[in-house]
Amino acid sequence: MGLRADYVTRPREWIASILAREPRFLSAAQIHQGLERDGARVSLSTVYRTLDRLQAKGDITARPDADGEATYMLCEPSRHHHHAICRTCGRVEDVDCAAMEQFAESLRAHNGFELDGHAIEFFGKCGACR
Amino acid sequence: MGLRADYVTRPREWIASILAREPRFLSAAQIHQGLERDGARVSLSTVYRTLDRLQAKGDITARPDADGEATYMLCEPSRHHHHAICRTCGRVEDVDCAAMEQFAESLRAHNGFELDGHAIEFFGKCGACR
DNA sequence: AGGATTTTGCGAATAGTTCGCAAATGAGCT
DNA sequence: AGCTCATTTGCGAACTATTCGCAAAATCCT
Repeated sequence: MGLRADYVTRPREWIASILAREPRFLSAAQIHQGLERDGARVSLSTVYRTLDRLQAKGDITARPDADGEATYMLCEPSRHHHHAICRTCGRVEDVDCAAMEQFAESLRAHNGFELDGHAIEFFGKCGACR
Repeated sequence: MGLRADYVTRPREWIASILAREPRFLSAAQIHQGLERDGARVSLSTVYRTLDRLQAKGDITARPDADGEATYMLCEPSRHHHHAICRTCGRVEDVDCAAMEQFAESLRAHNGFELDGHAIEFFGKCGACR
């Protein structure tokens, strides 16, 4: 009786290679377009399924973009860190947690990133729910 | 020739009153359910249109939830601040920007909020785009 | 190569959101 | 209050992102 196997397939390799070379969050549709540009015919369903799989494995991070569309990037969520996202090209730089306090200076010094905005959300339990 | 008018209608009052009493992000569907519970019959389309209007006026803030569904809360985005969101009930506490450096302590002291996670995104221009 | 199992592609189904248009409502005037 | 006209509403259809079922194709293993 088989423990579920894990086949290596061309669609999976192709999708992984797209993600590996794009340091930005991409939607399933964008990945699909990238595949077509490379001459790799893969169905959109397979793109979605592969992304789900990669996310379950912890290899990629997903987040809804401003319009609510799901986007994905190669990035291990296990190593806790934050993102600096370029408003122009979408390129993502990882930001170390320890840099939080002097983040603006640190960002410019280490990443050449000119900060002009940020979005922060805190999670936990409010007074009423503790 | 008319400058566009701005009617006060019952649907709009009802929707505003739902938002006014809920300190959490609600989806259009949740607002619609709240209206029905109050015995206010309003179409979902009107809920969406009213939310768009309120957002354009700067009265509410919208953000996609984890599943990409749009959610809305009465909150002026013009006064820059952050949010502490209860993982249990969804209640949102506003967090002043100045509190950033000592945010965890400040949160507990001022809001009784036990911090257990956060999501931060920085926006700006990366080295390549400047 | 052969057989068991997984994965893929396709098209249909689903869910959230938007749109067009006729009917209803609100504002302003008399 | 009644009249007129612009705005708003409700409905259902359209659209988009995402998921699902199932037969056909690919992968793995011996």
